[in-house]
This record gives sequence, C-alpha cells and structure tokens, in this order.
Amino acid sequence: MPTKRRSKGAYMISAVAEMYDIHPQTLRLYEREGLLKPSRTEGNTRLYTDEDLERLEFILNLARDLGVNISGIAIILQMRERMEEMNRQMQSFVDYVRTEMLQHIQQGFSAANDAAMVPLRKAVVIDPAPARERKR
Amino acid sequence: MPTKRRSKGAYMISAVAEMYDIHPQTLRLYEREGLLKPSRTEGNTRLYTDEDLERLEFILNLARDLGVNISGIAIILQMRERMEEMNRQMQSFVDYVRTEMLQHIQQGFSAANDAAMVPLRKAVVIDPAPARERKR
DNA sequence: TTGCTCCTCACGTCACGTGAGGTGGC
DNA sequence: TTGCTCCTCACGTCACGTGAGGTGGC
Repeated sequence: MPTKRRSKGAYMISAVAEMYDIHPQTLRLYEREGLLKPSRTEGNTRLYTDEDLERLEFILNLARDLGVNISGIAIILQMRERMEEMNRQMQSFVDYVRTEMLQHIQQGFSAANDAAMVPLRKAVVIDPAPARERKR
Repeated sequence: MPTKRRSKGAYMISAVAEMYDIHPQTLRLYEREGLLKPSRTEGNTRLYTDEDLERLEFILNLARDLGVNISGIAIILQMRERMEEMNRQMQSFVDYVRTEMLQHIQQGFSAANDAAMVPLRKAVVIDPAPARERKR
C-alpha cells in the first residue's frame, strides 16, 4: 500500500501539493532555491515533515499573499529565526532574573549569593563597561 | 545659486541619484511603493535627509546585492524596526535589573524595596501564569 | 533661458510559476 | 502495468528599472 503519506507527519510531494494547492514543480523550485529542505527516502523521494509544512505555510504566506520573491523570503526566514532566538534569550534572562530575585528575597543576601550575580552579566552581552580590574 | 544640496543633509533627487548611481525614476518608484518618504519643499520638490539616505542604502543593499523585490524590502524594513525595538527593550530591561540589583545589594531588602519588584514583571509581558487571586 | 523638478506612459528584462517530456523505482 | 517519483527545458506573465515626453517653478 504505497500511500502518499508515510509515517506520522511525513508527506510525499503530491500530497503536499494537493494540501496547499501548489504545483509540485514549485515545491521543487523552493527546495532548489534553499527555502525548504525536505528529507529523502532511500529511493530519493522527498518527504515533508510537519515542520517542513509549517515552514512552507510561512513561505506561501509571504509569496502568495504578500508578493515577496524568493530572495526576500530567504532573508525573512533568517530574520525570523534570529528574532525567535532573541525571544528565547530574553525569556531565559527574565526567568533567570525572576528566580534569582526570588531566591534573594527568600534567603537574604550573603557573600555566597552575591557570587551568583556574575552570570547575570554574562548571560547577555550588553555590558558596555570594561571588565573591572581585580586585585589578587 | 540653486544648488542640488539644501541645508545640512537635505538633498534633491538628482544629487541622490548621482551619489548612489541610481535612476531618479527609481527613487520616485521607491517612494510610490512606500519604501522611502522624503519630505518636500513648498514647491513640491523632494528633499532627502541623511536619515532617508541611510534608509536608502539599506534598501539598495537589499535590492541590488540581494535581489529582494519591493514587497520583501517593505517587510524586512518593518522587521528591522521591530528588532531594533526589541533590542531597546532588552537593553532598558537589563539596565533596570542592574540598577535594581545594585540598589538592593547596597541597601538590603525591606518591605518597601520589595514593592519595586512589581514593574519588573510589567516591563516585559512574558509572565504566562494567570494573575493570582488577591484576597482583600 | 537654463537646468532642474514634477508627472504619466511604455518598453525590455528577468524571476516565478507552470507545463511538457522523458526516466525510474515501488 | 499503474501512478507515483525524479529531472531538465521552455514558455507566459508580471514586477522592476529605465527611458521618453510634456509640464512648471526657482
């Protein structure tokens, strides 16, 4: 039973083409241009995962609805990833600060706790001041 | 002496065209498409400020070197502004935390100081937990 | 007047999407 | 065999850039 769908969330090209009303050649074009990178079977047939489809939806939104060309889509995809990375960093920084604050509120400050403040500056590389001289 | 350059950092279209080796019509096209918004003289002549030129350089980099079309450039410009805004927020948050921490380290905690922790959560809208019920 | 500005219209080129045609494996 | 897959080549359409042509103000 060679169906269009393989294991959970892996689709062959014609299935994807039908789902999104897109020409199979266009899907191949997007891959050739580096927008999509579906895996392949041993027989060299493209397999689109759910992750590929999410990316494809993003691409189609840009291409169809917004009229962005392939070069633009490639850059926007990069920027999106950078923004997601920034959000993750921001989130983890906020989480870190929150737990750190809580800890200090609960335990009060001590010399040992103050040392824990150091990674706070390292977590985000923003400190414009030069590293302080440390006497030994 | 009607020169191509007006006051500091205000250029007429032919001056800009020459500086960047770009057709005046292309500059008008970019404006019509919403990428650039130069001001105008009373006589309706376009005036490009240094800020406009910085934006133009960014646009030309995308259009010429990277082959992005106008729709894509418009979106990338938006994303750039959003990223700059994120960076500013991140920066001010880090600054806020740093001074707040310093203050606590120097003064120690007190009930009054704990109240200062509240805006820390409001500064960044990330808290996924629902607002806690508050007994009165 | 000169040299700029404004505008609209039109054309050449190229990218994108799509179709045809021929191949091969499950 | 059937219906898919792979690939390359080619064409139609449209966006972008540029040029022409005619206007008007400093």
